[in-house]
Amino acid sequence: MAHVKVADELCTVSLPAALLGERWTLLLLRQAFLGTRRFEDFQTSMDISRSVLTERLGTLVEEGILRREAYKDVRTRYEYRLTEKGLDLYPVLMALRKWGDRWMSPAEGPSFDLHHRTCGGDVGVHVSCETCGTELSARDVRVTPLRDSHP
Amino acid sequence: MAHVKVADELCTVSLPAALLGERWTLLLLRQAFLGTRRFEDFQTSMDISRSVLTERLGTLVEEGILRREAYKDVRTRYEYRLTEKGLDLYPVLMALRKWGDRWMSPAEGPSFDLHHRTCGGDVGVHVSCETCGTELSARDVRVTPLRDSHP
DNA sequence: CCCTTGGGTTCGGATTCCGAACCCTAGCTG
DNA sequence: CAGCTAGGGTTCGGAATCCGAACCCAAGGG
Repeated sequence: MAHVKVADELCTVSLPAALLGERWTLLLLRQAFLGTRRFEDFQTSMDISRSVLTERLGTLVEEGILRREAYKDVRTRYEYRLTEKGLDLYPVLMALRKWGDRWMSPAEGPSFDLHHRTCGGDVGVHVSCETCGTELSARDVRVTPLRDSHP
Repeated sequence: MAHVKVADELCTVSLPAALLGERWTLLLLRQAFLGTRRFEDFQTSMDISRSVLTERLGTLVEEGILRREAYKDVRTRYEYRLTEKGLDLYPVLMALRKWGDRWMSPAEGPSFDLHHRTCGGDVGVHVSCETCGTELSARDVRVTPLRDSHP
């Protein structure tokens, strides 16, 4: 009867969820993975208000997901680039995209394609067992609470 | 110089991102995957306000991610259960968790463990090439825009 | 000198969020 | 049968966010 109850503050799903489950953050990351780096480009490609963009970029930099870096164009400009921590979010975005492709695809299909650069194959995302290699769905996984929550 | 620009409205990342990048939605799904089904249980386990919970559950039902179902306890009650579409979000949540484990883990470690039910192995999430099987990072993937955006 | 460009900041109004209080229905309790 | 409780909500007003538009600033360029 009692369901598994886990501390919001400590769960390693809820912490990132709180960060990514903020308006614009996922879209910002999508743009970043597509190669957008400059304030102006984020702004025009996403149609986000400048003030909110400033704020979101700021929190992503604080969180160490983006890095703000000066570079010389014709004069000093700034870029926002994914850090290692940011790049490591790739599976999340890919999983999201795969789900979107399957369940929310507009009639015309996805708006861009992804392929393995060297062999041209499709990109897949899989949840699998590290030991036996079987592909896993939610039902194949046992959840073991380690600590107790909201005491 | 020009970065890849994609229509927000049509991209299969941004559509789900708009849905999941809404406060509480990811946390709600986490709870759902942990087995929470009842309004009351969602409310107490996440400490969300009842009105917002009503609304979020509503949109997830509208989107076909949850299904509202009557069942008999001692009288008629309702449960919110993941549909197939909802269950298919598992890789997203797992990817999120893996990232959280690596980058935002509290000192005490994650608050619950996941293991393959039959063999006990760890759960992994991998982005890989469907053709050659190589594990892929963002840099190994070529993006090809198919349609043009914001015309 | 004035204009443009990138990268912001400020400001007021419009939305959303949230907590607390309230509602309704069935059983159960006395 | 009066009242209490539990589940599952709805309503409401204040607080926090969001957003668009306007403004700021530095450095080239014409």
